[in-house]
Amino acid sequence: SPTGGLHLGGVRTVLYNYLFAKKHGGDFILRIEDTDQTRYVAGAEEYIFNCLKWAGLEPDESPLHGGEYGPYRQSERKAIYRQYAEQLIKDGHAYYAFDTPEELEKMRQDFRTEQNTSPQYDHVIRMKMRNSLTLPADEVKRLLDQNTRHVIRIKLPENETVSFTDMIRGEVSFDTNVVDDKVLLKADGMPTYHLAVVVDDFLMKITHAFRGEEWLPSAPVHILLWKCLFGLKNMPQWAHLPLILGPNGKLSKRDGAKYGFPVFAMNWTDPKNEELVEGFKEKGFLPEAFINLLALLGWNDGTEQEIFTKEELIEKFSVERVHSGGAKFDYEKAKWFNHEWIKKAEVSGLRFEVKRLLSEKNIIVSDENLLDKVIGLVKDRCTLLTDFYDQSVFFFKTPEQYDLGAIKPKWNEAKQLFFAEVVRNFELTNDWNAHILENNFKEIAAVNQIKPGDVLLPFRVMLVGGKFGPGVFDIAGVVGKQETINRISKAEAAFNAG
RNA sequence: GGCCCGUUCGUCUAAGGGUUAGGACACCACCCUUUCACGGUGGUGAUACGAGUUCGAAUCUCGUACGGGCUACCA
Repeated sequence: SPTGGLHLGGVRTVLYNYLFAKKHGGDFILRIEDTDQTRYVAGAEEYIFNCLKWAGLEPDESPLHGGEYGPYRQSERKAIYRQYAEQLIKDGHAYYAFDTPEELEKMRQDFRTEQNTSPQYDHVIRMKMRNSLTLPADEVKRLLDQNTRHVIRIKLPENETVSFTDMIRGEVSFDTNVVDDKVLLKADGMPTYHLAVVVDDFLMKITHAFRGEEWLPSAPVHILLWKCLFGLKNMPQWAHLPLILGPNGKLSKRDGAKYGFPVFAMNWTDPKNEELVEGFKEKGFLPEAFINLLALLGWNDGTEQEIFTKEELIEKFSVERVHSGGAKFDYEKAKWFNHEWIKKAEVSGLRFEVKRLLSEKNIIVSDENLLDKVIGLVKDRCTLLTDFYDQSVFFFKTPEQYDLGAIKPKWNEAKQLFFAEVVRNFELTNDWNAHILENNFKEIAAVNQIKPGDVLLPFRVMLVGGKFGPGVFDIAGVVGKQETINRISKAEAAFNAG
């Protein structure tokens, strides 16, 4: 539905659908439900498609790249839905309703009681409204001939139990008396989701349908429609997925920014208020991690394995093992998944993204070899891709500021002399590599009767600016002879100052 | 209000009648260590409540409580 960003629940629904389809050799279709023109957002189709592409869940058929069951945009299928709706009326399963919005509102007021706080257009109420069941036939014909605004509603049978087997929750049943006569075709000629989903599923030969649990209450309408239109054969198997919850209840798209973590797959700008909400991609998540964490939110394979590649997920996924209760989204765990995937990633797989992230901060890396070395050294300490900047900026830029608090209290003449000697030694070192530097450094310390531990921290701060990062000699090795010497001199000046 | 779905550590979950109720995230401690991480070891911590069935219940049944969803010419 192109009415907003593609959020966690949406991607997970698609993911489970995708995994199931791929596992059983089926195709998987992206349909666009743009039946409500007032909510339709231009550009959302491309947005959704791009999100799925990023996540590696590209559909086999979609409005954007075709397929044999198109069109896939419901606004382009209006005539089809009208035809099925008329068929239902002919067979006595639906009727025309001419009630205006005001009349409906009045009905809701008039029939409101303490027992029934929101009266529905049901088998009792429909006989008190203006529709083709209550109006004389010639009056109905006259209204239709005059193009009076009307909708088509399903006529729900009385005293029946509709039951079906959900792939996740098993047998679910509903009493038709408590389900209302849902609108199938709106006054503007567009279908509602109820009609569209049934007709599209049939025409597109859908075998298995995955959707959120919020659709469960309207499942009986869809079952009934399918039965009336196509008989009970070939009805898709339904899987109603549990909801993904936020910190205090439902995970809402609106509050996306307030949670302190993304809710959309990719950056989404709400056209209504132009507010940009950051997505998982831009936050620094790897698509592999995103897929992995979503898959495990409500499903597991019964073993203790938690890290799965997409291929493993396809092989091991089973709807029966999907949990039926809602799951609260835990951002800390989500970050853990991403960290695991970054650690697991090949340097070559990270190269492009890291290079892009650095260039956004005006660090242009032309030496791919150097970049690879840096990525290899720091990737274990990055939870999000965006952490690569802080973790590696000092490889490319001389520190501007130092964590003086960690140095100054213990900074003395002995250490100054020590570093002066280190500089002299480094200047004479031709084979510049981490091992040799470390040996030389420790030898000088021994000669000067200084514990290596006492000068390693200052050396680190000289090179990095702070108390973090990979091994100091690895850093010196990568940064190079001249730069290392420069950094020592520059930092000493700062340490001595004040 | 009505209908539907759900309920195991704080969070995600395992255990399809018999386990000291397992794992992961987070948290804490220790080890490793030149920093920060990684890694390793250990720890705190849960079957919502009440009945019933059974030799035996987290597991089956019923009730209660709590949570969520739906109750639009939205999806």
